[in-house]
Amino acid sequence: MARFDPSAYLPLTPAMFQVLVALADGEKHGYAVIKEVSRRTDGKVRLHTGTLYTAIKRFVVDGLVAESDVRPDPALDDERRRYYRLTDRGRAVAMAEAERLSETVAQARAKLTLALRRT
Amino acid sequence: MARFDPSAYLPLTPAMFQVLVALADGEKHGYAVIKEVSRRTDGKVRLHTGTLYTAIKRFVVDGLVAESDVRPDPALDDERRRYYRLTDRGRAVAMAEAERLSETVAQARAKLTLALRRT
DNA sequence: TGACACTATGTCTGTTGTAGATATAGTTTG
DNA sequence: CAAACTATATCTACAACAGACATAGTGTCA
Repeated sequence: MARFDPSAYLPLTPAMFQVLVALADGEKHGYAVIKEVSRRTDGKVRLHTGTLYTAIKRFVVDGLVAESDVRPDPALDDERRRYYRLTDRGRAVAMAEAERLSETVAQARAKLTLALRRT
Repeated sequence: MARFDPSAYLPLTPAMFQVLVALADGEKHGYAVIKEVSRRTDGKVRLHTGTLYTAIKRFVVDGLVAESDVRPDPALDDERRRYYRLTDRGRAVAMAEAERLSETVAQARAKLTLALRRT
């Protein structure tokens, strides 16, 4: 198989990136992703259902996310839920995007700081 | 005057952010912004003219960028150019966005690393 | 000197991603 | 038992952006 190049998938939109990050520490169902992102960003980033379910559908097609058939303990489960997990590809893409953003921030800080020194 | 809150202007779109960052270390004309961003990102980020001139127009209206009437040495100038500089507001917004992105990256790395440790 | 690439600003159109609304329905809690 | 919450999903409208188009001046080099 041709080696998959995560950088070819970049840049991710901010919303897409948040979805992958939400799934990074364990599989979740859609609604849980929305809540996790909202909680983690203090309500600043609110994924809407239209955005979320459309994004997940695309990620599954592209092989970055896979639907899981493992159901948790029925006592904690909800039949309506559909669980998703990050694939190796999805993880690689998320990491590459994090690095890319990190570089952008470093450049921005350097330029903004440079200007301050000149004042 | 009511104190301006940069965070109310966030998040910036990636393209908008790049425009402000490009102007951070000194005033430039539009075409120079396009070239600077392309050069700084190794050609990965290419602002198109539609994006750039629309963004600058909005920034001027919103007071984040101002058109400069200072012309450089005629020998280095080109009459067609229109020079723009970052205002204090624009600088504050760019800095706030950099901090916001930095926080996003930190969270992403934490979650992606957490998952690796579990393996 | 004529062609071609590059510089420079700007508008327009089509595509894409996202917000927000709507739909549907099961679950929890007071 | 009503109201709020959970959960998935689709649809429409809008905003940002890519890319094309328009226009024109500048530099290069054969």
